Amino acid sequence: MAPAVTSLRKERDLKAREELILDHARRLLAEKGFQAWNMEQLAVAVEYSKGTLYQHFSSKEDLVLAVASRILNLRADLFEQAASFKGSTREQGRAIGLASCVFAHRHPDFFHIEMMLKSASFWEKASPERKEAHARAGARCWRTLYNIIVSAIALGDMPRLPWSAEHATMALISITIGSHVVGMEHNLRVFAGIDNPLLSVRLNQDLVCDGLGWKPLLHEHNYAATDQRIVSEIFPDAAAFLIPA
Amino acid sequence: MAPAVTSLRKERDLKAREELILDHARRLLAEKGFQAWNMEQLAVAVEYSKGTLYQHFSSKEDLVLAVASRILNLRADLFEQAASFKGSTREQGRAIGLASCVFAHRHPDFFHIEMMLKSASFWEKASPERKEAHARAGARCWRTLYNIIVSAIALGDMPRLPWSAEHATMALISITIGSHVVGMEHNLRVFAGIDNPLLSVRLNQDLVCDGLGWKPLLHEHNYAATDQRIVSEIFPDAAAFLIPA
Amino acid sequence: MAPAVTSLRKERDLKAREELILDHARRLLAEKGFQAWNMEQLAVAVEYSKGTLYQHFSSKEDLVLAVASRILNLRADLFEQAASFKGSTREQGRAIGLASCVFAHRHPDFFHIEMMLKSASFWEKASPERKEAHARAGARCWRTLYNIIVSAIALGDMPRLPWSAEHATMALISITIGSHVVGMEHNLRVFAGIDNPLLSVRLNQDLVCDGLGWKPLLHEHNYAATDQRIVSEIFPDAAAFLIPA
Amino acid sequence: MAPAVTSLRKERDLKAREELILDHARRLLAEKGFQAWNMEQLAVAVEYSKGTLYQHFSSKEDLVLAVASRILNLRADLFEQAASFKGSTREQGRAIGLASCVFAHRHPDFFHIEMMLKSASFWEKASPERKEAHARAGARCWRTLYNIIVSAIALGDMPRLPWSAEHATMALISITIGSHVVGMEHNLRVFAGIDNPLLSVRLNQDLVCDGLGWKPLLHEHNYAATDQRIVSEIFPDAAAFLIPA
DNA sequence: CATGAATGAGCCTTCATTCAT
DNA sequence: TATGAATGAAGGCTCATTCAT
Repeated sequence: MAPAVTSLRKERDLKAREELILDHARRLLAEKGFQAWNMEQLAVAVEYSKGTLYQHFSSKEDLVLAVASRILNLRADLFEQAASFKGSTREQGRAIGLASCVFAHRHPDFFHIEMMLKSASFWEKASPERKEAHARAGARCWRTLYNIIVSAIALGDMPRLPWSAEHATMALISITIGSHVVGMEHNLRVFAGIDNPLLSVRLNQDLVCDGLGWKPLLHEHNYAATDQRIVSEIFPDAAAFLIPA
Repeated sequence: MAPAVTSLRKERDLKAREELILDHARRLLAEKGFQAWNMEQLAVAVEYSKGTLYQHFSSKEDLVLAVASRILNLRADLFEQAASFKGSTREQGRAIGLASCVFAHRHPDFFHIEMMLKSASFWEKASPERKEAHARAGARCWRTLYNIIVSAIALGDMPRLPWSAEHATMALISITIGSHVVGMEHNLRVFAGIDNPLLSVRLNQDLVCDGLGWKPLLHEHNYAATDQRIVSEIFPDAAAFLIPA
Repeated sequence: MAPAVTSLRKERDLKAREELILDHARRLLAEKGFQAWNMEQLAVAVEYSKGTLYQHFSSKEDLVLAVASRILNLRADLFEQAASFKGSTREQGRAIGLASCVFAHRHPDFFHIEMMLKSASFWEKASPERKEAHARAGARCWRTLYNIIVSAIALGDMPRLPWSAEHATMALISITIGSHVVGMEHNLRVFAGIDNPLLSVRLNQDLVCDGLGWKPLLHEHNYAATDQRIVSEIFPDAAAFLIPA
Repeated sequence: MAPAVTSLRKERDLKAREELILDHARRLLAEKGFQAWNMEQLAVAVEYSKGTLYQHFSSKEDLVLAVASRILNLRADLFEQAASFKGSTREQGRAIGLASCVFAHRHPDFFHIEMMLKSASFWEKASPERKEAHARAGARCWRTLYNIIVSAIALGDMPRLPWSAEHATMALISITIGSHVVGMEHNLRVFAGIDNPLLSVRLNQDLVCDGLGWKPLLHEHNYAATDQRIVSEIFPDAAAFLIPA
């Protein structure tokens, strides 16, 4: 069935072009925010016409939401890879912590884009499909960490706390996001003398895990060795910045 | 000296008007982000002309930065009030945690505005005075918490950690900001079944304080009683949402 | 090659529209100067949108400079046509004198626009290409007259003067421009009883040519007959105002 | 009569302030044209308030016209001083030529301002008194030169020409203005290798005087000596640039 | 009379979006 | 289907002018 083959290729090409557009849009968002670039510039960058852009995305806002969802899915991908790490539940949690660092390193602009999306005006101009896709991508990240914590409690690695597993999940996500956001602070070096924010992120995650009583605690286990394994097995490309000399 | 009196009143009026403008600008920023409102709308809202707005602020970006600085100073005010609480150092830290909740309750839009400021384009159009003022306001918040942690270490309330007092400060600020940002997540109830994000913020802060080994630990002291004292002595107006039934 | 044909037509249409815009802009400049009209009015006049204007010209200043360059090139065209007149060098000089009258008649507003360009602010906002084009157009006019004067000296029609050929060129251009500028004086009729300034221009040019000793002098030759030939051979359309009854 | 004295002083002060305003406005016009400065800047420069400016001039256009008239009167003053020179009529004409150079040197921006005034929009917003004053100032310049030429013809210094004395006046004014305008050309050095345009002005005036047959002709008299006398008797301050080494 | 804060019409320029080719 | 010229609403900012003090 020749036509089917053709249409498959067409679809594949279309998908590839969409990726190309999203890549460049992400770069522009990271560099300039939302308003300091226009569709013309994006069209030139991807070497397609403005009209073609509008065949993929119904508006500039829709496009930005698509960028955000795509990054969020990449984040979920990293989390899921990390969750597959063979080890104790806390080690798996640690793997997700490292995954969040890999992600922050690859997408330092992500939180910026996410905050953009808090503006009501975005959601008014984005297509319903896009909105739903974004919610799904967000849920994937939560679920991956949540499942590990549920296991940890079931296995007795984490004490049955006076609060829910969902809450513990939120605590870890909060320290992670908070650390990354604070790490973006212009004056961080001035305020706190911190040069490598990614290291701080993991330290902070450790504090929360210890606070949750997640066994083995920081001082009960050689997590540096765990980090070595996680990096070599799951994020070999990221060794350079995850394991500083 | 009649003229002096007149000019004093003028100055006071001017200051009051600036506050009025900043208040409305804050509201617009919270509701619509940066681009979905214009100076005309703000002028109508404050019942002054556009030209008058530009006598106070040199550009829209300058105005937004002024809004951010003003809120940041209010945050520092709350932190400093909290730091004056009479009690153990951890209780003082907790007072600052409550202050951050009072602040988040009063200025739920603050983090949104701060993320806006990460765009380079802002800093290009804002006046130098405004930029410096913003840095100063940020420093006030950090310093207040930092001083308490330094005391805690000096008094033996917090163990001499393998990392610096600055780092501990950053950890607490990170969990606080992260919790507030995650608390703004549209789907939080869906993802984690959490209805009152402000309670989670304090729980998360406790986790980090315990992680830091800040005595007395959560289970060693009745912090509910401490909260009662902090609220009644420092934030009596905020009792309703800080001490839920 | 159909596409080539299409693109040729497109290019032609584009060029035609640019001419249209320049024509109307010239009219507005002549009638109102620089500030008493806006791009909206021009857009309405040419029956295109403002956005389209900005696809041709990068700013209002750029547009004005383009108007000036275009007129200056028309002036150079007339000069070059005049220089091709078969006759003595002084007759060729006279032909250029008539050309300047034809030009002044067609573009009475030109000097006004040129003076506008003396303001520094213009050159800051115009594109470099436009600036260079303007300098080139100016050079064409000078060169045409200069070449004739060089010939006149070489042939012995003009004595070797105590000053340079360039200087003689400047003298003739000065009397020409000066006469046209003075001819625009509102009160010329009141001050000097002069009704037809164009006649005065030529008289003044004759004075300078005689002053330069350019043979044959005014009283040595029947220049009225020369004028007849110049007009019929080169500027037949301009007979009406060049050769008054 | 004390009140009279007071009001006299007041009037004098008022006049002085008007001069101050006109001086600064002239400077701004020369430097920036019409639109690139505003009344606020002028007010700051003269150290009076904007409101005070408007007590002297009914609009910005009115002010500009006043500047032009004042300069034109200064020009007429110079011409009248020159006309008082004791010597032949051609020497008096030459004195006026030098006067025009002194003027151009003192007010290099004058022609720019005059061309500005060709725009209809100016005359619509200027007060009638101001318009009339401007016409009177223009007439003074013409009349001064005209009177000399009438004398020249009456005394036989200039042949009874086939055109009127008014016309001869216009020729001299034209070459003068034309030379100054051409002398302002940015590319003059490039086009004609001319570095000192003021010298060219006088050369050009000589060409026209010779063309008019005004005795004694350039080669019949030592005009360099005349220039020395004119400068020392009438424009001693201007020796530096009128008599180059 | 002097001031300068307040006004608001006006303008250049941008840019998301459309649609004829 | 791809293009990119055309559109025109929108918005930031200016500034001449007024008028209450």
